[in-house]
Amino acid sequence: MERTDPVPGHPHPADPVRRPASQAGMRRQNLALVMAAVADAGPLSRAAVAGRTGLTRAAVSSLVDELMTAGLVAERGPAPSGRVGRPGSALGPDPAGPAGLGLEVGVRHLAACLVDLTGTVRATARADHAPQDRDPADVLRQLADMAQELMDSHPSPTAGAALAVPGLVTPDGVVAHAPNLGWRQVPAAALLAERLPGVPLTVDNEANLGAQAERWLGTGCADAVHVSAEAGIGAALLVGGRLFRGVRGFAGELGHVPVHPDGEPCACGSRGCLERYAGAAAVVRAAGLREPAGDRVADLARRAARGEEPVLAALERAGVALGTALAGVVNLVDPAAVVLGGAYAELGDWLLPGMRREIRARVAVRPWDPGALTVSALGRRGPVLGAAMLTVRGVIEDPARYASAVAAR
Amino acid sequence: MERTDPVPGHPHPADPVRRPASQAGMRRQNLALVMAAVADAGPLSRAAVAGRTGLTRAAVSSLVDELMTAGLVAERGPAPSGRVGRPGSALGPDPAGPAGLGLEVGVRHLAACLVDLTGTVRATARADHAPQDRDPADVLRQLADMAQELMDSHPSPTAGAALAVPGLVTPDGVVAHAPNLGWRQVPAAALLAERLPGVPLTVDNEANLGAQAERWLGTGCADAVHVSAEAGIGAALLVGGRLFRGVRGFAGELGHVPVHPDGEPCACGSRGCLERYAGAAAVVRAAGLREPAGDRVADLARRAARGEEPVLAALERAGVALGTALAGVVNLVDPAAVVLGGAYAELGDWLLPGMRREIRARVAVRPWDPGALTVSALGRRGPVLGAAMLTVRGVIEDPARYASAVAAR
DNA sequence: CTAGTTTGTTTTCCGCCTTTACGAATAGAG
DNA sequence: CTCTATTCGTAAAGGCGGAAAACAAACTAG
Repeated sequence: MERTDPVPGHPHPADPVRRPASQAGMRRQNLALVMAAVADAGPLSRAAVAGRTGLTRAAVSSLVDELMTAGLVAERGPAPSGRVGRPGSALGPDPAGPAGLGLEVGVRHLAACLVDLTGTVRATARADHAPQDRDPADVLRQLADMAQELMDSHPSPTAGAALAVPGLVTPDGVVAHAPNLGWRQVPAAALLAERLPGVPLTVDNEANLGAQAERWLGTGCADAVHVSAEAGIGAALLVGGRLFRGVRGFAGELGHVPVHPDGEPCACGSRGCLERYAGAAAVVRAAGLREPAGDRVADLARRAARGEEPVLAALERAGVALGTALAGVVNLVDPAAVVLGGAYAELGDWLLPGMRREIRARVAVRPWDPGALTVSALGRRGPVLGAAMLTVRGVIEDPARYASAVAAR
Repeated sequence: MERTDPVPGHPHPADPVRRPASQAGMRRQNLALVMAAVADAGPLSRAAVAGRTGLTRAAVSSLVDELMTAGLVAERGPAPSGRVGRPGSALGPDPAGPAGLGLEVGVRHLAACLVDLTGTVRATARADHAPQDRDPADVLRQLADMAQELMDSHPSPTAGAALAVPGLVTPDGVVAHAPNLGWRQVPAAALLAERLPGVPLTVDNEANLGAQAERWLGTGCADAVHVSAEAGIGAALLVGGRLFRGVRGFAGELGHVPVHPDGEPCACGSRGCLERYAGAAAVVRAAGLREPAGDRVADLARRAARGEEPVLAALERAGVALGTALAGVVNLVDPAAVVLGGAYAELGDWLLPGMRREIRARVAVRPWDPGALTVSALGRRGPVLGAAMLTVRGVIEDPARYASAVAAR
């Protein structure tokens, strides 16, 4: 068997450096180091950056100069430290610097938002829609128009955009299959790029982006399993702060992990898959309800809050099934946190007890902190925010690339 | 939740560079680049190394000089290429360079071996023993004596040693628990280091080392799940060529992944864990046999080869259980290969069919190549070889560290 | 034997970080 | 208020490492 090459566009998680180290690369890396320090550790003087990164003050000065002329870092005037000595001038990510555009095609809505380098949401837009009745190209046209309006109303440049979609996306930005949208083989990246010229565009699964949002704006945990249900059930794996996609990009398919090997048949042809017990459709069915006209999860939450017995029982059962599957996951990847995200976060009150019980019982051989299982702080807004943050983090983690891209124009 | 720091001694799989890039680091990295090219791509001229790595010929010359004076690379005389032009002189890892020492405490044997920089096994030693009846310190003394003899009979220096143990090992080299040896809290690293002065020592789980041996000497696959059963059932996860250990180093605990949530009670307090269906002890019991005096797995293989019906049925059942658990793993981490290693490799003929069937049925939503499930080529020798290769690869992947360690003496 | 080609080394140059030194700006002591 | 100690940012010199270009060496082809 040959050495497995990473999927293009989806860099391998533990990509070893296989190219020569040059001074250019050294500079690039140190620019990133300084940029990350300034962005992550709040306002910092040059001397503080030097202390934190291990670089000398002289080197930091030079690097900061370059970042300032690139419009990525801004001086916020002198910062009275209270201590003896000349005060340093506080540096921070430039709020007028490049922003990231987040886009989302949801099952019942479109959303867009702009996030600046400081991680602040600067503008949002939202629209309801019913994608099943419309041509995908038409939907994306509308979304592009919303985005254009946002960008027009915002002074700073847009460094890039990302689109969150509830479905399987290939590395080249084609939505292979999004059952809840009724999309198949939709070249979303190409269609959007047409109407958003000059803006680098990425398309990814909504769960993946939601998981990264959680890391960047939520708990900040770098090694987590982010469970996102509703359509399929996906588990985005965060390893050392990076998304783990597997060799072909199919990692995290939790929906068809077997929980009752001889149980109910699943649409996939097998039996007893998690989806049959914890998927939104399965829960609705188990609760004896008809498919609601509106939002399935919201409907379940409403009924559960009202105390409807069959709904409570169905959610309990779903929680236990989720817990069983997640026990396997925890045994296998030993994460620091397990987060219930996406729409299912709203059902946390009823799902978590069963999940916690199961995981605790089945991870007995290793220490397991029940507090490691939590509900997403971002919930449904995770994917759009993550999409916007994706380009923001891209700029922060490789400012040289952004600077040279700007210089090329 | 704070950013999770990696366990000391067990580096985080996706460790981002958090320190400044310096010219020293640059040199270090390029030395490693050249060393890896020379070691992995066979005999290569300087010009070929330059072409392969992207460095200039001049830079390669300088780097190779340094590696040669460090005794890591050797010239093998002119290599007539047959093509026009001056022939290059072939470079290879120096066979007289530092060797790696592999050590193993097995359930019924001790083993040691020396592997040189080319990956060739230069010497081996083996002894039977019954660890249950002996003091761990005594066992390790004997092993150290075997190792010393090996090193004395071998001219080249030993760069380091690694010990493979069938149990849970903490990052500081303490065997926390090895049920099959009857060991608990044995400070193996300290005990061995006492008798092997001057040799850097690592201790790790046998399955982890076996999995890496498979990558370095076997299939070469960089993204694999290496299943190793017998005592507990462990799955070593290889991600991008690196071992994935999880946040606290507990990743890969396959034995307690639930396969029949309401099934037979397990020693861990839960129910239906994989170990209850596919562990060697469970198979022996299911086959209606008594615990054999000798090797459990070898006994099963013998009986299965003879066609004993109950044994065949028990193995079939174990294969199905393994397949169910691995289907979950494949769905979750999307590996390029699944390898059945360790002692269980000898049962492959009877386990694989059931495993293959289950995985195929339960990974239906994604493409899955049945050929990706294989039996280890190294089998029981994997752990020792992996242990020896660990230091060899350490030297190849960071030759500067070895060179400076030698210079310090 | 000559022309052409490839290899390995030497030389020059450039970029980047470090070291060292210096002016600037503050707090605290007298 | 002045002086000193301290810290910050910058500037100049130095060292190191790779890139580019040039050159000698060794081989094939005619």
